[in-house]
Amino acid sequence: METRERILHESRELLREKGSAGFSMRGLAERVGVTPTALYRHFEDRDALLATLLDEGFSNFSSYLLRALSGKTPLERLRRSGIAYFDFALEHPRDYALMFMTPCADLGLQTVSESAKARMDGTFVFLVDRIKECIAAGVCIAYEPRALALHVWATVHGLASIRLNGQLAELDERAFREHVAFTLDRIEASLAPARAS
Amino acid sequence: METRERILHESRELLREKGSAGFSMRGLAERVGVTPTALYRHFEDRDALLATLLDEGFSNFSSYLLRALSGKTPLERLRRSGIAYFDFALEHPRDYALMFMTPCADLGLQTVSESAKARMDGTFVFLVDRIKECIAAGVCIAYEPRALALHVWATVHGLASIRLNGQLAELDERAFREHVAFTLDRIEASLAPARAS
DNA sequence: GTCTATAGGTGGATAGAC
DNA sequence: GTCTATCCACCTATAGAC
Repeated sequence: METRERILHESRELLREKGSAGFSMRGLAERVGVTPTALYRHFEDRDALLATLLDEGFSNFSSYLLRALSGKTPLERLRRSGIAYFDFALEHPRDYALMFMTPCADLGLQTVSESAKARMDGTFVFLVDRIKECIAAGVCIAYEPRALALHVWATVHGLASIRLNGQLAELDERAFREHVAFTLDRIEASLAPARAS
Repeated sequence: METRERILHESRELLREKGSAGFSMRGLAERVGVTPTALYRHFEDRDALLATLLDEGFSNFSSYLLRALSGKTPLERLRRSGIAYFDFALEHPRDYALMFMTPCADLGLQTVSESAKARMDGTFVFLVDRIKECIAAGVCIAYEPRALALHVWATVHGLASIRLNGQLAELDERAFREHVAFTLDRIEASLAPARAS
């Protein structure tokens, strides 16, 4: 693996282990096995390194979401989006935390890359589109798509954050994924049009 | 106000403004208007100060939740719990972030006070009780109360975190509270027993 | 591209005077 | 209880040799 790749890889590990407060160029250099100076040949400064991490995270996240489009019906595509969301959060917990759970101030970051912001919006638009499809197909209440998308996002993000904060340590991965399925069931129930009575 | 109170007050402000990375004893002392040394007369060290902050936060949070018990029916008590949750999150955003959104590692904390952990569990038990009531009254599907409570908590926590991370800045407080009401509606719909068809 | 050496800064915490 | 003075650890970042 190239040094630049190793730096990014170890950055993720370091962030997970020590948290944002414990992330330092010196500590990183030690893990990578070079002197701190060497890092500055690959990244302009600390902010640039973290920005790259964020950027790659969103890029990767997008590819997870796109998988959901192979679903055959709008409702299935919405559900697969939810599953893709948790796939990403569980397989890349450090990136997820960095992208969605860490205020910039906590990273000591002054500015966030514009492209990261744009990708964040893109993610939300993707979800809004899934909701619009469902409304058009009559499998979801006809409420403002953005409000519904926010509700869905909040629900999956809430569960993912609780998990990644270590507050559900008593559940093994299988049990957690079962709860994810339950959550997605509940989300669908919350969106379902009133049934004929 | 006594110095000790002022220290705690300014700690919250400092955490909100600068994030956990920007929280330092020196910066705090400057805000309070004393020298850093003086802080150590009131708190053994940085960890003890943050632990006190956490502890008071949970204590205050409990008092918010208890208001919900004035509801007349199980469903109303559940809904009022949700409202109380957001009341606390919006009125004490720095405490909320500290209690529910910040991994200990990000604070540079080695250990979390046991009483904070216990209060966290207590909070969850409160919610489980609200759910159990609803199940007993037949207004909620008869599923595992803990799983249902986790779902409800994840949903409100998700929305609160997104809000406090500044990602819904385009909504003013009134608009946000409207969305809260919408979210609570959706939660109730997701818990409702299948209606007779 | 990586090193040694170093500048310049911030942080937690304590000793001892008042 | 609060101050001045201070110690020591750790941080980001750069200059210049190899």
